[in-house]
Amino acid sequence: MGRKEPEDRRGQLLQAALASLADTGIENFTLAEVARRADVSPALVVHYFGDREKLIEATFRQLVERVTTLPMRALAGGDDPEARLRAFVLAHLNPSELSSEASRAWLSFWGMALYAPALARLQRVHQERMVSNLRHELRALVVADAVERIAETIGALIDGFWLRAALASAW
Amino acid sequence: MGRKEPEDRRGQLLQAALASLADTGIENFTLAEVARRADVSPALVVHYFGDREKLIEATFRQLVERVTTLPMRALAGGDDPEARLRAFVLAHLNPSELSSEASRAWLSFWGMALYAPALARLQRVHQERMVSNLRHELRALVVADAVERIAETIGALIDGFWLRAALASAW
DNA sequence: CGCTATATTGAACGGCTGTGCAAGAAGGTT
DNA sequence: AACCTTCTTGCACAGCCGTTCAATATAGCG
Repeated sequence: MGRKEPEDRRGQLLQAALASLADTGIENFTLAEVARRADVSPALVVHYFGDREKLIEATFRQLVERVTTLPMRALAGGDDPEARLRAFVLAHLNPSELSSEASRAWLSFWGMALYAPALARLQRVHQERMVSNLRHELRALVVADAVERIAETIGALIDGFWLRAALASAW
Repeated sequence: MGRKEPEDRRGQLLQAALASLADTGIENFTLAEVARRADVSPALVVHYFGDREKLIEATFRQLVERVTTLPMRALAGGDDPEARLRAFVLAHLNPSELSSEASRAWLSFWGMALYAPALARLQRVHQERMVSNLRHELRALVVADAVERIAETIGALIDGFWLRAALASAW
């Protein structure tokens, strides 16, 4: 026993965790399963994450980051507000993300956020940031009164399509 | 032991199951918990439903029925297509349903549908029926080419708001 | 009243889970 | 070489889970 190479164990455990979540669901998300996927003993997972709950939290934190990357990049370029808005929305609907592990794992995320305060906070921040970005772009495009409602509607619409894309992979 | 009164045991078990699902989530959905809520032994739950999986299935079937009732009623009355469409959409967004057990349990439904074929079928039928109803009303309101896209968009929008309403109860 | 079908339970089971602990292996540092 | 820290494991354990089974009580029917 002992260490081998300086691999990024934490990172590859998170990757295994996300994969496990995406293709067996939260109900079969166990330390043993994650460990098996990473070809490692369950005790090691505890060593790195403390306990199951913290592993789940870390997994979802990673998931949020991964999903956020593209839309944020879309928001950076260009000086046309409408183009930026379009790019932002489309980045959320990017098929390669929509059909990936991410969208399927995300369903579990939603399902757990109701019962784990830490996940609820994570989810709320993510959603709030998205709507806030929408608001910002919309201010240059529509009358002030409409900004809030439109931002929230677009937000809901994005989540709705995201949801349906994830569900469609079950058919 | 033995029977007491001719209560609708199956019905009250389903009610307990839905309540348990809504306020502890799928992860803590156990036969023991459902039995406890109905003040009954776990073995009795098995007696009525066979096994945990079938109980879950029956619970979600009941949930779908419950959620479907109002929108269907809205579709029945009136002869103005636009009014019917509005009523249909609003029925889905009915606050008393949106903030109920139903919406919270529904998150678990979505989360499990990916991994349980029976639930996937249930979900698909439900969604297909909703979009189909939307299409039907839209045919009288917009040009034919637009029907499909609008129906699917409204569908996604409804699910999006439904989702956000459920999540909001965690804040 | 006896018979049968249904309702209901307690007890027992094997299985899997998350976690704790002690110990060993290996790299880094002095 | 000695030491410390980190990585990694096997093992053990208590706890809960879903499910089975035999036993008992009740209701309805003949």
